[in-house]
Amino acid sequence: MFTERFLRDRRGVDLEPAERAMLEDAIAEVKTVGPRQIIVRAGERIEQSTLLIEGFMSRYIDDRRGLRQLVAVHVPGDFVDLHSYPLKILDHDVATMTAATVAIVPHTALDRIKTDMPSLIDKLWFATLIDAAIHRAWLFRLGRLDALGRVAHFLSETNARLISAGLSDGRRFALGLTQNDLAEICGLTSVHVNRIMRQLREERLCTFRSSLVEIPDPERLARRGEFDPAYLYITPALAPGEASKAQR
Amino acid sequence: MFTERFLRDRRGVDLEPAERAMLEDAIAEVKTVGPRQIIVRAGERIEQSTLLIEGFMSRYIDDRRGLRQLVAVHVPGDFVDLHSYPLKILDHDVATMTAATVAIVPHTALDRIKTDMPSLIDKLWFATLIDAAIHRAWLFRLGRLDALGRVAHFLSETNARLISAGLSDGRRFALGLTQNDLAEICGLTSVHVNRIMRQLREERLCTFRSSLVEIPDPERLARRGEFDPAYLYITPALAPGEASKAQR
DNA sequence: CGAACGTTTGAGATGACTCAAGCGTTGTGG
DNA sequence: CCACAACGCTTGAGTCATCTCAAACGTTCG
Repeated sequence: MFTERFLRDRRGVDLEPAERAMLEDAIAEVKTVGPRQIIVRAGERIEQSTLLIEGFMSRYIDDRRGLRQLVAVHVPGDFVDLHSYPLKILDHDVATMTAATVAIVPHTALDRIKTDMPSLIDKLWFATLIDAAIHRAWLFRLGRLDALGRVAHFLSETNARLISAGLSDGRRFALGLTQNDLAEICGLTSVHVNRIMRQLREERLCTFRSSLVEIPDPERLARRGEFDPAYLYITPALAPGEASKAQR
Repeated sequence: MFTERFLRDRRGVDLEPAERAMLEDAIAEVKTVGPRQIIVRAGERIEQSTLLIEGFMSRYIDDRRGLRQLVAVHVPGDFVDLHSYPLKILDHDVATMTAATVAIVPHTALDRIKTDMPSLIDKLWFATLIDAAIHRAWLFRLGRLDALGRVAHFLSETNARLISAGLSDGRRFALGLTQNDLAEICGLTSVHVNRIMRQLREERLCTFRSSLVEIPDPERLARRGEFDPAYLYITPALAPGEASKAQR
């Protein structure tokens, strides 16, 4: 069941069994990809989308001097470039961060879903809008948080998303990113991220060693990063940091 | 024709006359709203969306201390909170910046479109994805540009969008924003925006006095802000800054 | 005329950057 | 099995962009 994590635990839009089966049928191929492989390049016309089954992927925009800004990090269960179905041409690259397993869904298969099971298309639209909501949370992070807050916010968000994917117990999860990746996510330099990681460690907010993130007190980390998980549309009981809203 | 500017000059998805008529029929009410009025609050359940006909609107997220980050600025023709149709609850506020004229489209009317004219729903989905593409350009702006670049990028983007709306001649346009608005857009303080505006003026990149933006050389401003309009999906001939890509 | 609001300027503080070097792991070929 | 290359992490010193705080200066409008 390759699609089992897609839209899992999302408020009001869990997939019906028939919808899940339909989506499963839309998969043309499942394959593994090495780390740091580019899957889609900005400006190319594409006719298929990628559902991430295992591993981490990113979407990013490079500037003129080669500096990179990540605009999304994807966890298992994410329909990484579903938005290329209506758009056809993307404004950014799509790549793996770690080794990954992906399912390829041809756009022609999505056309078939559109006629045969419109309720599923509604949920696909919904999924692209959650993606946009995450973009907005990232805008808040970059525009209004200091370096420590940005990293705290990102790790809190990733923790919340991995919990719904069944890949975090709420305090520990595997995250195969480098400090340079974190820098490209948070709009910082890798040198400064290094100093921030030390500070997070010293303040007992979070550790990150050999691809393992440990968060002793997720609530406190969420507060430091002003993280409120509402925008992820996760079933309420499952979202860490939910309580922080009340504590404002 | 209240919808005349919606998706105008967008690559491959201009509305057919029948679609435009259908959308026009979906409008329940057209009204004027004063400046700085909140239209939707984060977390509220909503049953209608707002199409902006005249004026400027914003979407924003406030932090704990009251600092505000704008996540979108809307120009006439934008379907401001179309994403609330699938989402029902938004993660941010929606407000007018200037006095505005808006058309109210009940979600029940969009339900009717879904069954009667699915091709139009496809284009509405597309519209929400352009919105997301703009979010990504803003992420790049906040994460990788310096203060001058951020303002230059924003003004170049706004110029491009107003050209398709028929509200800029490519070098001059009305923009009823304060320097504090620019600060909340660009993740800066209003004091610093003020110094940046002076620098833009001194370098003859741009002036902004009494709500009028003048850009003597749009190409040069776009280059300084690393602005490439591809993400707006505007019909190629109409996009200023398009040539800057070649000049890299 | 005065209040409200937005703009402008100055001085000083600070968070993040740049450049540079050293350190620790991991994987690989001699 | 060792040596070394590659890569990522860590640290230091100095610089710079942006922020903070504070005050003054237009405009606009009632």
